[in-house]
Amino acid sequence: MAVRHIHDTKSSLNDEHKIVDRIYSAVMQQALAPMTKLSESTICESFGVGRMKARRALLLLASRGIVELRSNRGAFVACPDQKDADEVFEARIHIEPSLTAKAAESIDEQGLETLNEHINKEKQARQSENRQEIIRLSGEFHVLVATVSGNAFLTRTLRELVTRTSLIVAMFGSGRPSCCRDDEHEQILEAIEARNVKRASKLTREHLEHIRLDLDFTRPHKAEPDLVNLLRAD
Amino acid sequence: MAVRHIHDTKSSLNDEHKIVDRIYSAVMQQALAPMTKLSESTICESFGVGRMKARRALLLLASRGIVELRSNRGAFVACPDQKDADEVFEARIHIEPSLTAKAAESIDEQGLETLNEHINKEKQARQSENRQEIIRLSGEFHVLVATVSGNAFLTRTLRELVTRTSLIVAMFGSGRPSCCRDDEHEQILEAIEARNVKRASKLTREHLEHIRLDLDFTRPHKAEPDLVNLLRAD
DNA sequence: TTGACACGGATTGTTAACAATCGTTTTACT
DNA sequence: AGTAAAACGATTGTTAACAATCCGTGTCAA
Repeated sequence: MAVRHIHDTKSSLNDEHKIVDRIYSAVMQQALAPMTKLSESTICESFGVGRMKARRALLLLASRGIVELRSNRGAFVACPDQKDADEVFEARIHIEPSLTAKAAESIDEQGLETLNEHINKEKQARQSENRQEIIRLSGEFHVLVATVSGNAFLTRTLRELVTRTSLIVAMFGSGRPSCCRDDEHEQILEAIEARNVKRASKLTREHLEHIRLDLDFTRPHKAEPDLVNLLRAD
Repeated sequence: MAVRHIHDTKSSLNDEHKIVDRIYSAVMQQALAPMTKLSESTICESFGVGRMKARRALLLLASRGIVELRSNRGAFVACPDQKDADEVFEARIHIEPSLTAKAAESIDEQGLETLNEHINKEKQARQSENRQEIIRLSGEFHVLVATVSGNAFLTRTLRELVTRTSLIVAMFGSGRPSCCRDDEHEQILEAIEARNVKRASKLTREHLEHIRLDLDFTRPHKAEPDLVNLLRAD
């Protein structure tokens, strides 16, 4: 279970995981907007798989709250409402500060290296104003903190929460440029490097609250789908 | 997304969820031991569904780490190893104390009522020495604390963690009677009722550590594959 | 013009047949 | 007898055809 299927080189499980990962990434970097329809045929053609695997992938995505399956209508990228947003942020504020704290306690040199490299990538992306890359990396930082903790369960959980956060931001983001003032990530990393557990935890909580405060639930939700063919597998 | 399928009275989604829920429950109360094979035909007959739904349910269970799918071999109830156990307990210790703390802060009368009723059920089951019921209720208490918090995401997460804990206990439980000294649940509830956030959180952490300490990773694991094969000598 | 109704195309849901794989048993050979 | 190869049975994986449902369109009548 821990190491799942090392020798499954062409197995169906990996196929489905690839599809799921790809769609996760697309959602995380807001290349797939809420409400976008993901028809079975689209998935089949994009990834060169049969209908069965496409449907299984969509089922997995639905079980993770990334897409919504409607009977006889198909799969759509999920449209979180305010209640969903509250849930996601509450969960993140429950989980992430203590995760960052743990990282500050027990991270090793290699972990620090990984996070530093990531921060550099973020800076680079921000300089070149590559919006999608900025968004993707910004979310991935949080997943990476879980990854370096070495806990696969928490990593998966964070991945789901971060991806759903992307959808929430796509729905309710105020769009103000302040949205991504991500020197906060750098400060968090500094606190981790300084082994300052309290500060790492506190900065993480504040960071999450900043993201939440940038949401605007009063305005009509942006939810209109642009037809997307960005999924083509290679 | 929030309101998911109000009118799906006989939909396939509900069918699969029913199967998944049933197997979750069976695992949680240790009616399904690790390594148990869950063949498609078994599921089909047990639940009166077609092979498709059975396979989809198994896929969902696999994505939650409750069963393991092996290529061309079928689905088996998962056999967590020590690393899995560490992950699960680490995750629980990250999540549950702060959840209980939040409950102590913000639980309402109805929530307290729910928890009190549950504690009574636990007492009753312990008096009548109904082992499966004791185990089931004991795990369910933790899920219930998440439920009364009103956060569906955390509830699902806890449900998964608790179920996997059941598998871990089935694999590595020392079997000593001390295993289920569940006045601890009662104490936690008392702390919640007293709005004693610190104490509720601390008791929860200690409770989880007690469960963990009752594990024994040195002995040969029950349901070890080799053992099983040896047993069928006759 | 507008509304209701019915039809047609497209998409999803289901079933059943087929293919591939694994474990076991049988068989053949030393 | 013992070992190894081959055939069998059972189970899973995949595909394709079929059924059911939904959505848009067109027609007709008020």
